[in-house]
Amino acid sequence: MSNTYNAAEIEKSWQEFWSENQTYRTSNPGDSDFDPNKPKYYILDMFPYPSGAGLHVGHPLGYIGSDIVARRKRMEGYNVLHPMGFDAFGLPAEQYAIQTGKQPADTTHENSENFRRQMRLMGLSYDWSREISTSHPSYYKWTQWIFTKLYEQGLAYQAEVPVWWCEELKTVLANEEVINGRSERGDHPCERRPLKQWMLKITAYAERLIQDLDLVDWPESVKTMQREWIGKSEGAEVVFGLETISDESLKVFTTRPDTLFGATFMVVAPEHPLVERLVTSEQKAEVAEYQRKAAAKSELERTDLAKTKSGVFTGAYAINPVLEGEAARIPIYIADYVLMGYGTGAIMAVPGHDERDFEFANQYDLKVIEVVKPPEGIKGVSQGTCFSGDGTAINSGVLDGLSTAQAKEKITTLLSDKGLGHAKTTYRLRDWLFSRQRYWGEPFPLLHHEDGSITPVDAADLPVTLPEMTDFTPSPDGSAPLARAKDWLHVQGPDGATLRRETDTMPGWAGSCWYYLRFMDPNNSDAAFSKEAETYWQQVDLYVGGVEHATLHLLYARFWHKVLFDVGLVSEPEPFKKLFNQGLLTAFAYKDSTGRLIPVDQVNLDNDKATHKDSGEGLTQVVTKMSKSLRNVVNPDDVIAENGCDTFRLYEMFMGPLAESKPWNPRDVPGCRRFIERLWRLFVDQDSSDSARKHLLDNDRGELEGASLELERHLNRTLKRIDDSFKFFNFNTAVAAMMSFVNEALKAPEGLRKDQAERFLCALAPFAPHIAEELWHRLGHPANESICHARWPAVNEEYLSESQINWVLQVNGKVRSQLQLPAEKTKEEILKAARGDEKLAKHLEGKSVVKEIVVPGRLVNFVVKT
RNA sequence: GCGGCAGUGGCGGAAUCGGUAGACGCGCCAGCUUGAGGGGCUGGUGGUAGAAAUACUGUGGGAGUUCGAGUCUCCCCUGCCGCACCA
Repeated sequence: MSNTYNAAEIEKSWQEFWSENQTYRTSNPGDSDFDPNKPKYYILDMFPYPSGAGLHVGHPLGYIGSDIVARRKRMEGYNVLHPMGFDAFGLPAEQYAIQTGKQPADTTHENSENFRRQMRLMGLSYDWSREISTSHPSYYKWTQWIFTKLYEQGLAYQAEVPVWWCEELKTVLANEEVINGRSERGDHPCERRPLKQWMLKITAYAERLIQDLDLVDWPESVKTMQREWIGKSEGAEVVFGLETISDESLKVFTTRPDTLFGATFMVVAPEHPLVERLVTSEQKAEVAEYQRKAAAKSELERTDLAKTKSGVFTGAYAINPVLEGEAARIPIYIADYVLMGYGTGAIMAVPGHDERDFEFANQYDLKVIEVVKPPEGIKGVSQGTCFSGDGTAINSGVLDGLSTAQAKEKITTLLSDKGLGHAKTTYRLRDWLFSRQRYWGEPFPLLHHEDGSITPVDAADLPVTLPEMTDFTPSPDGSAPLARAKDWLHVQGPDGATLRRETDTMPGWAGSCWYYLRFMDPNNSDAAFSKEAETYWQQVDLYVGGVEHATLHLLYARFWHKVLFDVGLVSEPEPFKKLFNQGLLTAFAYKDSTGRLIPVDQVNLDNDKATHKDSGEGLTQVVTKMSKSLRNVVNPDDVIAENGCDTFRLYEMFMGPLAESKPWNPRDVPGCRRFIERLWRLFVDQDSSDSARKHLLDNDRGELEGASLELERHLNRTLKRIDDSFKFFNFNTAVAAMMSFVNEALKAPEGLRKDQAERFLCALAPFAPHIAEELWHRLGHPANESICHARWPAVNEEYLSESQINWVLQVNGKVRSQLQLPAEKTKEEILKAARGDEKLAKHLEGKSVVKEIVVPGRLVNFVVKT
């Protein structure tokens, strides 16, 4: 047995040990080693897309954090489900394959292999027997099966709607995948095109997707993002008559029906179907021109030009249902600030109380009527400004004098009674565009009949396997590549008729909508997951991942889960009980005086001053995202090769709270390495051949006293701080506490007892599992026993307090002196001792003490007057 | 523009309830170790003044509450994230 610390050797041997002994295997109900008395804990990382670049140092931040929790839970006696897999279908995987000239199935396989290798190197305690890949037929068979459930529920439909099209990617994209008119992946421009596509009716779940956020323990920021994305508005639909068309009316949605008396004009979206009938012959040319321009504008232009409103009069008039005579006759405009996709695509414009309408009215010199009087001290229409807040109704007939809330209610009732409107709730959420004209995705399990009807593929015939294609690139015209797979395309129906397969594929998000359920029973070939497994695991207790999925994956998965809940396949209404977002890992970069960023390999960092290697110019340090061009991307493989995995894990946690974004600093890593080495020296004498220091091998050493007693106190405080760090995932404080303990123990090494050493190792084990396991065995634990299943050390409250308390003596809140006294002194004794303190006396001289404040266990403050 | 989060040494960051600001680590400085260049150990290290004791000052800025504020309240500044004509 070598007695020098060799990270590579130790880590390799224990990783092999864990693998051979299946230390992290989780048993399911029905397994021979299943223990029904253990509570369950399901802790899941957002599984990665296996990119060609491999993991960088940012991925493991969350993985290590969740691994620490999983390891602790295991030691606390939970049956812990902690699986990992790969989100392998989708656009990036396909693009990578095209770039490398390979098959996506092959690149995905290679990349997953690399990811798995890297994750093993990090000592992550996954149960690899449960690994899944969304692009494997044994998995997507069930993705297709779940799709047929959605289809049967009427939640999947085909429609020709204006959808986002990305010319660069040659595909359609979902609303959630387009940010400010550009693709979320690759940042390419996108445009609206009317195309026939498969849609999922996520809007049917809008209300529950909002309501059930109350059931989960998620960051408030993510809940807010989802609520805003779903965008619930309560108001009323109001029906306006038309002057020239008697068989039609103009329906609008408004959140402010109380301002109906102030509606002085109407605006409809340029695409509104009624425009054609409304427009008068005089206005026809101008309207057509505006419509053409609006259609040609990209979404980006349309929103960019938000500052100035534009529009055109249709020549037509609507009738305000609550006004009389000429006042009721209000002009109808078309303008692109009204969107066809929201509400009814038409609005009643109340310029006095809506900023946008106010702007439009000013632009085109339209009438403004004040119908809401603002509260005292706030400017309103009479002061020449628009007031959109709540106030008191005026100039509104029967509503006059009512508060905004009362007026809303009254007018809605009145309109309902007359059949001119009703209360209505509108959502911004659109149905989910679910089809892609791409190769690398789940084929839809649907068959088209000659008569145009569609039937889902029989469950028995699933999966519909993705055909192998040598050329799988997207078609230039946007049609599906699968349409070119001639041998695959057609199947014989039972009646001999030829059926055509659906050639669209599902988007990359499909597989991740239910993978957490598959992990519960990953090798089941008869079902997506067994009832028994699902009943046991229920839902994910802790879900760890990046915040970037707030309105994508997390919304989609909740939707699917609710559908499965409704058909009785799952027992919880929500999939993820607690969500935790780890922060982003950034890096240092360096800027010269012109503000240009200098790649780190051109920077000298001597004496803590950054200078340019060539010019010698002084540079300033800034924090940026890791990027290839700045050469500040850190590869975990390198860090582990140089320092070992335990150091790597400790550093990742030591950097700061898990939720926070923080920069990776290569210069800080050795600090954690030194801690590991100090720890090693505390346990192992390099000059001896013993497995561990002699006094640690000897268990029974009598009473706790002297150094041992002091270490016992320090150890319990350390254990307490480690415990506390799990609450907010600020493991940096846990590592700091462990460092502090080791420093202390090294000052009196003979004082450390075996039982103390063991408890410390157990608390360390989730953080630095390899060295903990090694030292555990060096202390004499049998070869087949792992520290991974040792008991998590309890905090003994008795030893939390210090024997001596350092009392701080203040005068008027300023620290003037300190006093060491035993903890058990009474208030009177403390005060007496404090008054007798020489240093303090100097500050009290010639002054009268007005008040004496004693904070138990902390300080004494004398309030004085001169 | 609206909403959310944050601002603490040269750097990453500590600081249950309002109670010693700067734990722990990096860096830096000094000394020791001479297997004398990147190792280890010991000590120091917010700023200003001082040989020192010590004093003053200090958590983005300003006001307030309090015996006492990094922490609570109000206003402002800066940064990051989300939303952005959603009627």
